This record gives sequence, C-alpha cells and structure tokens, in this order.
Amino acid sequence: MVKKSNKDSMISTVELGRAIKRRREETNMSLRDLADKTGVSASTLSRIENGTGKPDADNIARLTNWLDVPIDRVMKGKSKKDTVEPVVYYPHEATPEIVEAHLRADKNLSPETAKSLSELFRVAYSQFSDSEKK
Amino acid sequence: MVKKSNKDSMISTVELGRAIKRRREETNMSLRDLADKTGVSASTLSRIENGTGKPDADNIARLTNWLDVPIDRVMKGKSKKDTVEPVVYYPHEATPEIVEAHLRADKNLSPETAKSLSELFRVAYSQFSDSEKK
DNA sequence: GTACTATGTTTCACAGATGGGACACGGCTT
DNA sequence: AAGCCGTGTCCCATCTGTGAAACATAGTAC
Repeated sequence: MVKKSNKDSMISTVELGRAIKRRREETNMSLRDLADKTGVSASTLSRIENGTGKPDADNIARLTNWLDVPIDRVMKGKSKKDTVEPVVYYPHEATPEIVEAHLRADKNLSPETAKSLSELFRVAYSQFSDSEKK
Repeated sequence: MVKKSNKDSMISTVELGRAIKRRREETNMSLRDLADKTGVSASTLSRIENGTGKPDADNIARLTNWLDVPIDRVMKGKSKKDTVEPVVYYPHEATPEIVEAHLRADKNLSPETAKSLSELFRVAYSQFSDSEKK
C-alpha cells in the first residue's frame, strides 16, 4: 500500500519555484510580465516562487513549457532507473538575440549601453558555445 | 499574451484516462486494486478514467509513474520557441575603448558598474581576439 | 428465492489552488 | 515635500479536485 502523507509529494515544487524565479530575474521580467507571457497570474507565480503550496497541472505545464525543461524534471516519476535526479536545472537558453531583446527593452539602459552589453554577451556566448562544441 | 480559456488546457486528461483504464483491465485489476497500488483513491481513478475533471499534479505523477510513461506524453508542452520575439541584430564596432566610453557616458550606471562592465568586456574581448588569430 | 461479495459510480464535506484586487514598499519625477 | 508608477505580497471569494462512504448493479453461493 502506498502511503500518501502530504510529505512525500511526487512533485518538487520548491525547485520549480526557484528555477522560475531565477530565470525570470535573469531575463529581467516582473511577475506581471511573466503572468502575461505564461498565463499564470502574478499572485500564483509569487506563491510558486516562494514554494507556497503546489501548482496545479496546468500551471506546471505552462511554466515548464516556458522554462523549456522536461516536466519529468519536476515530477519525479522515476520510470526506469533510480537516477537520483538532482533538481531542476536549466541550460542557458539565452541566445544573443534574446539577451539583446531584453537589454533593448530595459528602459534604464541607454541604447549605447544596451548595445555594448549585447556585444559583450555575444562575444562571451561565442566563446562558450565554441568550447561546448567538443 | 497567452490566453487562458478553460478550453485549451495544457494537459490531455482523456488520453491518460484511457491509458489507465486499458492497462488496468489488461492486468485484471479493479479500481480499488489500482488505488492500493498507486495511492490514488478509487473514486478519483473512476473520474480520471472517464475523463471527468483534471487530476492534480501528484496524481498525474503517480499514474504516469505506474504506467511507466514519460509525463511529457500527457502534458503537451510544445517546447518550441515560438515566443521569441524577432530582433534585428546589428553588429557594430565594439572595441574595449568604445564600449568603455559608452558605459562611462551612461548616467544610469554608477561609475563602479561602468568600470566593472568595461573590465568584463575587455577580458572577453581579449579572449575572443585570441581565439580569432588561431 | 435470499444473502453476500465485488465492482464501478456518485454523493458529500473538505482542503487547497487560483486570480483579481488591495496593500505596502521603494524608486523616480516634479 | 508630494505624487506617481512598478513590483512583490497578501487577502478573500470562488472554483475544483480529492477521498471516504454510500450507492447501484451484477454475479455467485447458499
């Protein structure tokens, strides 16, 4: 018989919340920005990021979709081997194009600064992806 | 902005229900048997198999775990990057001197920040040009 | 026939997740 | 100073999934 104490929840919500928050701050989005983008309300996002309660299936789907991570990373349904999966990690999907979009959207940065930072990231990015490629 | 009419749910519950029912009948298990095995109550199982309502995250995890199928099979998250706003990228001459000038001229940046960023760019730039000259 | 059991369904009260709105705080601008 | 705007959090009414128990039905044994 499978016990079902509230403790052994099958989903690791805290990790999800941390991942969301990190990605959100990395891309300089507000909770309401993310809410518009994902369809999850700001209040719910706040709760999730702080690990309060468990999001329902739809919101998990929406958020993992936005994060572009497999849901299995969040729902520990160890189907095959007991890979003690770490947690939600998320590869930087920050392409130079995305970064530049964010920089240019930042009202606190002058166009010149935004441009310079874009350039900077592009240089670093090319370095990174080069070293990645074998 | 992502609309959120209750219709376009991110999870396809009906398929999950069908799969559960099929597998359960294949193995000649009653709802209560499955309930004992998975931790999901018989009543909830009945609802899921009949496609009534949407199971919460925990139950989805338990059932997909029992089915031994990846959850992504149930949660249809098109992980495509159709949300990336198109951006025109215009490269420009980004020497450390020019970048630094821009940063220092930006009155929205503290001198320390400008300096740090200049430094950062110089490091990345030197590495980049090093790898350029093979 | 009457019991009894097994199975799926439905009822019901409850716990909790959700989203809109209000709130407090901080940063800017005037 | 005051006002305004953005941000995160919290409150609260509403909605929804859940599980135990009651229910309906069918089959089986007596």
